[in-house]
Amino acid sequence: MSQYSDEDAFEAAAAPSTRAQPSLSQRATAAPHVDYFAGLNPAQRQAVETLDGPVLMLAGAGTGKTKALTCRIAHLMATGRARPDEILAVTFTNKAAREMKNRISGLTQGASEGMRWLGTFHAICVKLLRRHSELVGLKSSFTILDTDDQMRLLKQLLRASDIDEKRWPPRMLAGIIDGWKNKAWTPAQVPVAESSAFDDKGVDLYAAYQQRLKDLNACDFGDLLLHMVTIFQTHADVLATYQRWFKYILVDEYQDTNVAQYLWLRLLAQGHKNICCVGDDDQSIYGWRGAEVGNILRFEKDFPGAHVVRLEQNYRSTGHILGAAAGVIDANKDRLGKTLFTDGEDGEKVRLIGHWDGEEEARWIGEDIESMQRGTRGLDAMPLNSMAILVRASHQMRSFEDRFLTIGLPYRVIGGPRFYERMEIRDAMAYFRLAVSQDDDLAFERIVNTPKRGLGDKAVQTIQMTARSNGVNLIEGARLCVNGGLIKGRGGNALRDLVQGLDRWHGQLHCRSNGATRRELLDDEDSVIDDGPTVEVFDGASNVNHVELAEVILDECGYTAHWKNEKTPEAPGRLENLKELVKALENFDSLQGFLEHISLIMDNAKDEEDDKVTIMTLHGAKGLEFPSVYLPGWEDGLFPSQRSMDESGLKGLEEERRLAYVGITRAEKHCTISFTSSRLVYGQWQSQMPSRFIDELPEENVEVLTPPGLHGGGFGAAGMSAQANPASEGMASTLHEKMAKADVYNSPGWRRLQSRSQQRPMTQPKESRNAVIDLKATSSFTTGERVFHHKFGYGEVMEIEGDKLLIEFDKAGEKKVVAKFIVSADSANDVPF
DNA sequence: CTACACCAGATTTTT
DNA sequence: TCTGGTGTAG
Repeated sequence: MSQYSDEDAFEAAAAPSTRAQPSLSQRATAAPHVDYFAGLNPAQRQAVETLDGPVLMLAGAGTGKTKALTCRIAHLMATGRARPDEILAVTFTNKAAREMKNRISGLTQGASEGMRWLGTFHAICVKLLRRHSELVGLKSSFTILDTDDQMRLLKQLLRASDIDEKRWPPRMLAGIIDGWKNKAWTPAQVPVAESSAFDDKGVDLYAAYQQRLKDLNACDFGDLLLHMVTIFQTHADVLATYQRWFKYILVDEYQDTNVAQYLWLRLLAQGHKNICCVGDDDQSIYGWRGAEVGNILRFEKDFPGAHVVRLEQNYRSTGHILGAAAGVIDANKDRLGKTLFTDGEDGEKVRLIGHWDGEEEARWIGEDIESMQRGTRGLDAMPLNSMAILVRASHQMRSFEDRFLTIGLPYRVIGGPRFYERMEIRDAMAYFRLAVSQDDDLAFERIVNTPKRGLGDKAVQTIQMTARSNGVNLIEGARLCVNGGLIKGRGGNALRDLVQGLDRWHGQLHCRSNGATRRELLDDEDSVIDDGPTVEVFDGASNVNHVELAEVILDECGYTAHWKNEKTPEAPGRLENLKELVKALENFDSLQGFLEHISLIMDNAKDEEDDKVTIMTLHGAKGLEFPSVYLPGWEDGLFPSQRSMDESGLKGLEEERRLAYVGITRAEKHCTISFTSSRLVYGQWQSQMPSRFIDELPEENVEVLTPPGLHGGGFGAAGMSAQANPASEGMASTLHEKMAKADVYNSPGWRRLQSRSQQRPMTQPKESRNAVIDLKATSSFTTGERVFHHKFGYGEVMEIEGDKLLIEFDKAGEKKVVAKFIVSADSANDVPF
């Protein structure tokens, strides 16, 4: 594709939106200070109005940077500086991109629809790369590998090179290669200093891997950026096109950019230098995956004369919360230094409490959440939606899930495996990929024996050998094997059926497309369609249902049946997911279109409307805010994580500290930090020391709920005092001092705890409080009945106690669970599909 | 080729 | 403790 046609395509694409433009600029001329300026403080306003030249917006937590950013975009459009599609706006997450789009839409009466270049780095790069892929030796129909495929490929390479997989695990190689890609190094560009990586074979393996990807017409996540940077660096004409096209560039979360992203941005901005980067060095928490805080620090060097705007007025948190956060982050060196302030109230102090163990911590938080929800403590009742538990590592979530399940407190876990990363989704997608392109060998490898068809390693190897020696794809190879009698018997029959099925689905798909070639389809999509739900590409023909075809494929290949027959606890959920996948297909007009976008946009945007407590990692919480935030697990080794400190020393510690800062600044009104003295790690009890970050919390902003000497307090403080506390010996002296100084016995918190612990002494069995018998809610289950629980799996009802059921789970053991979380085992299998 | 049993390593964080 | 990978028996 020549540069010329590029421009044509761009002009063509731009045409529709020019129509909308005059009305916008009229509005701007008629009323210079359009409504969206209202409510901006001077700094924000400066950030919005300084349109030309480089701008660095240093925006502290909760200072309204998204507001400034979206207003700036609206302003660009309203003043006619750029059409919506001439603005490049980059975010890190799809969620952020969505939110920005919505907010701009609100400001501009829908003009954001034309913003075709608002998205994540990766999403935008895919779009660009589909256009120019031939410049790096790929067809524009290239597939994007998920980590699973990537790992399988690397394993093959390692096996071929005769490397001990024990000593040199594929994961490690993947990490190294990823790191190089983040630095924008092609195999040839990896510096000599790195040549010892992975037993001296790293670079060679990297080269081999890239070659293999090219053969497969595929690329991984890192390649999306790497390839684009390479293209920009080696094809001045292409770069120039885009430099001209993107009149204004905006970057969110700039502190999280890695070198490749930085180069990409710098190349694009080089011409006009109309680039506005928004970031907060104090919130840089992705150093471990290649983010360079240095990018934000060197901005002014790269773009001399850059306007630097600081947003320091915080609109989110109370004074005490800001004070606590500031105390922690102050311990970091090398900050650009911002001082957040608020006009609001001091509010409630940050609460600090120690517990005996994780179970008690979860119990305490659960009860506190319930009381907040009821509105005790003389405070207004708060919905569960307004509360969040933010943990360092996802395995910490479990104790909360267990506890909340037991007491019937609705919660929602954010994070975990992404939807499209789940096994069943990837399996299904592999079938779809093969229907679209028979050349997708990785997909074939994935599903030859899924569901089980009696085709083991030997059969697969035979197919691979045959394919290779005949220079054909694996499907052809399999066909040859069957016809040539190389694979016989049960497996041979199954393989023949599979190949026939694949042919059939392939044929059905391509006649559905009304004769349109893949090429035409791509061109259409690229120039007209942005992403997601969209216009029909083909007149009339398209809705003859790729959705139906997808269902047919999953049925005919036996995959649906496979999960229906499977009696494991996860099976119903997997069927459910497959149903969701098929439903998601409805939003696209072809399987191709779906596959091209899916790996990038299929995140779990789930039930936000239900009133539930949110449980998520600190990383996942960046950019969010909650009226009430719980920060459990503040113990040295867990938070700050030992691993970060071992691997990255002081830098690692500082990043952990920024994580703590991010955590605290998520809170609007209430923030509760807790730690335990013993914790179960890898099934072993470990005594814990309170996090060093706790010592950095300024005393005046903290209310200590744990009495001195009773580290491991909470409800059972009195009962616990007799027990030896392994951690108290080594507990940081400052913490001791703090606790001694705090007049805890007169604090509202302590009195509250006292009165509550009297109501429910620790000596009682922990379930006592929950054994409230509610006759009205008596469940419809009978003892001995087989039941299913979405987390614990299948089990048998042992006892019924009001709406609580004691269940002996096959896998999870005996648990007491609220009836509403339970379904009968029969109905669990009845998932319609 | 599957099914089961045993052992080792893992537990940050994710586009 | 849990998972995933390898090895062995049927």
